[in-house]
Amino acid sequence: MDKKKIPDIIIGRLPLYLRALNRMAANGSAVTSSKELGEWVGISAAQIRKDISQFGEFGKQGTGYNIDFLSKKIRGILNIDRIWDVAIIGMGDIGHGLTEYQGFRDRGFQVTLVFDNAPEKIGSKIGELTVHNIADMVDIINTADVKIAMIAVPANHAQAIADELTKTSVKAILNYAPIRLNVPDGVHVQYIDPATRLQWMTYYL
Amino acid sequence: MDKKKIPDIIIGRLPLYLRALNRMAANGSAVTSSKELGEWVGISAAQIRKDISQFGEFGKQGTGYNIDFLSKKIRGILNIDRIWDVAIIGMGDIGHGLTEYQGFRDRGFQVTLVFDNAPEKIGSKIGELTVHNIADMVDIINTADVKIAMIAVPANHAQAIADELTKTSVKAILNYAPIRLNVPDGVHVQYIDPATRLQWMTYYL
DNA sequence: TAGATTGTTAATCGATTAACAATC
DNA sequence: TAGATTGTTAATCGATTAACAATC
Repeated sequence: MDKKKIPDIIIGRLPLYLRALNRMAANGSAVTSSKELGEWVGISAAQIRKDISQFGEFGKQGTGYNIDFLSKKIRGILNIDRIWDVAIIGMGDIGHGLTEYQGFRDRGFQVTLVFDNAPEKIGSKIGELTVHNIADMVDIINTADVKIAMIAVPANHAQAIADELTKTSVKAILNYAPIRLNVPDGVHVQYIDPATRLQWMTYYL
Repeated sequence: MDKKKIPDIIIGRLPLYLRALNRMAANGSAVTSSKELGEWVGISAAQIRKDISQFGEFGKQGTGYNIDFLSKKIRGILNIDRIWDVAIIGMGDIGHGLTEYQGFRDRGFQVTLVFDNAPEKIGSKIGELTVHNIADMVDIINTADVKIAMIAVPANHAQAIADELTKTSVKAILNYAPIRLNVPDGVHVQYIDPATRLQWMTYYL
């Protein structure tokens, strides 16, 4: 029982708090309050305080939260007080864009392995990285002991890739294919599907 | 009162149901049940039935749901029984990838306008599309009467772009910049931030 | 008819909000 | 000290699940 069971939905909000705190720090602020932070992320002050208090007493009555301190605490909680290696499978437009994306670096991630199965892509370079053959994926990922992967292959291949990944060190998958993945317990999956998000909004148009 | 107020969270699940239904149809199925659909999307059968029943009685006791029929109904509810034009602002890696992304076409969307502010990009071609100057964005979008935009500019410019967009016909924004946008009532925003999703999962690693 | 599955109601569960004593 | 804001408890709100009559 070294870790109290925290609701998943609270964990999901921590990255948003962190994002806002980083921005406040960049603006030169040193201290914030649950009220201000709530306005930044669009969440009530009460909920901000309740969420944060799950992990300790990081604020001070009367003054609020020290931004650097809280930021450091949240990074520790989320295990991003380090740099995680990431593998990307599928070098189409999405995979290529993710490989070049500069937004990962200062948020705890670096892409170190990229894969495709197209003969004309295998062996080519994307920035510093060489595109590897998906056929060699399991071995290469295991050797590198990479824990995080992003799937950017067509929907009809995504489950097969996920199945392969479960034979590796990968324990967190960010899936860009518009399909739900079945994975064993202990492997975490998050989904990104822009069309789904757009369809959500068209209801209100 | 022509439209009963449906919880937003239910609306957000409809695109997932639709995605699964399309896939089932592609597999040659004609009929499904709340149980089967639930397994496809990872949601309980009871919830599937409850969600769908908000909009009408689309199933039959004993047999379940006709896939084509339900699919058509959901497309109607979500207003994607048509093709929506989409504008993309920012032609960096993300914007470029989204412009080329083939996954929008058969899900109700087509990218028709793209913008950047870099002189070397303005006037260049991406596929069929010419990159327009962000300075001309308000006029061009209004003339085309585009209702949906995706923001793919750096975080520190995203709010300014959103402010400009609120002067246009755009009423739905999909924001790829890692920052919350303030927009007036009646403008809808959804967020996509892969780093945030990854940070969510590292908690469990 | 017998079996299956819906639509819906009531019960349960969990998350959010309001309120306030503690205290910086 | 007076004002501000936390951490936490209790109240409220909303979402999910269980159960089952209706019926295909």
